[in-house]
Amino acid sequence: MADWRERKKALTRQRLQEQALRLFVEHGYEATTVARIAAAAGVSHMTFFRYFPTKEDVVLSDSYDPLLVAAIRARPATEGPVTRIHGAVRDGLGVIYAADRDALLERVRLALRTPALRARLWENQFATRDLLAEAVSEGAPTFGTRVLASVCLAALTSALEEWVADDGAAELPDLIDDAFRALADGRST
Amino acid sequence: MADWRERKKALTRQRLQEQALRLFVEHGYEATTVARIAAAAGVSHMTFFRYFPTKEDVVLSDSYDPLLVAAIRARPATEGPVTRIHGAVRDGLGVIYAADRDALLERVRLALRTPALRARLWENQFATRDLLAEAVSEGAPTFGTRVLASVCLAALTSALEEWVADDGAAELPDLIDDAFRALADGRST
DNA sequence: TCAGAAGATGTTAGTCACTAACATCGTAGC
DNA sequence: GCTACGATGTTAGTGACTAACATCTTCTGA
Repeated sequence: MADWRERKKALTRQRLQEQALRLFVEHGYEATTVARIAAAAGVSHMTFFRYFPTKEDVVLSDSYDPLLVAAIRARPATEGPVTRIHGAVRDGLGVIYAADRDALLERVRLALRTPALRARLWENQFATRDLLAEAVSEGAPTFGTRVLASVCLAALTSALEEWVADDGAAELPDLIDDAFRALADGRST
Repeated sequence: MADWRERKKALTRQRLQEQALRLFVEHGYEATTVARIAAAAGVSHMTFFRYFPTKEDVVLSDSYDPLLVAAIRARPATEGPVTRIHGAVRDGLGVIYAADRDALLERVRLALRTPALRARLWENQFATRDLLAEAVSEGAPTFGTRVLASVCLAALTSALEEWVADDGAAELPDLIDDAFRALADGRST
């Protein structure tokens, strides 16, 4: 049974992530050392780094990217790139949003308010953008497609910022629609 | 004469920056320690940190932001936000480009190819975006304005990436125009 | 069933970015 | 010349992250 190993590893990973999130929210990101997270999860600090390459990854290792790509592929190719990405983002995030609104808000808030995490988040967008560009273009993405993918992610990020700015008072899907509407309306301005 | 002091400080700062850039290009960013940069500039490693708060800042402490804001203000307010930002970016960067093309290419290449620097660059865009949003909107910027400012910066960044991707073969101002054209053409597609 | 392979974890000792406290030393003004 | 000040150096830390090696558990094959 290699399953036993896998399950135990998954549990350790989850425990590390939970304790990290808890301590970050409780004492702040910078004030929480990796050693302390590891201790709270009952492992040594070396084990932490075997599960997460950096302290940042314990917050940012989501895997929404494949979900997004799938959501794009599910949309009719007759739509333009922006519309497709808009729809995919709204639907894809909508699922997570409906299931886990509070957890999502907490994580996004932490990520957007901690400089070190915010920097890494942007860095991640780099990779996400390439995936999006490839997903909306059959074959090799052009410069124009990459620009549009970047631009859509910028709009999405603005929506997320707005969401945490007033502490989740508004509905995220609405903000996403607002952001893409602003993008479309700004066309000839 | 407090001038003497100021001049000496400016020289030290410049020497640190020059040596840092040289060593980064020569041996890579990660492989170059702050201590080594300081030694090359003839100061102790503590002095380095008195001039630059982090190792990243020695590369990224440009001050193009005020220049950009001024360029926006110089444009007629009758233009829409995107057009204004586009023009300002092209003109503002055009000046630096004409004066120092090679140095700019080297710095942008280093910044976009080093993960740590790339992350910080994105983080800087955060601040730039707020300045842009404020500059194009008389008074408090709206959500829509912030979205457009983000989006313009995303387009600009794509142009810079494309520029370094083929090692500066194309002309940066042309790429910027291309990026904004892609933005305008694809916005509602 | 038992010996050893394989994989996960702990321990220890390091490197490097960055900080704080204090000493030093040259210059500036009296 | 004496003193106050500003820039610099020194030293001793902290904390993220790495590498080398020991240990312990689980799985495998005779």
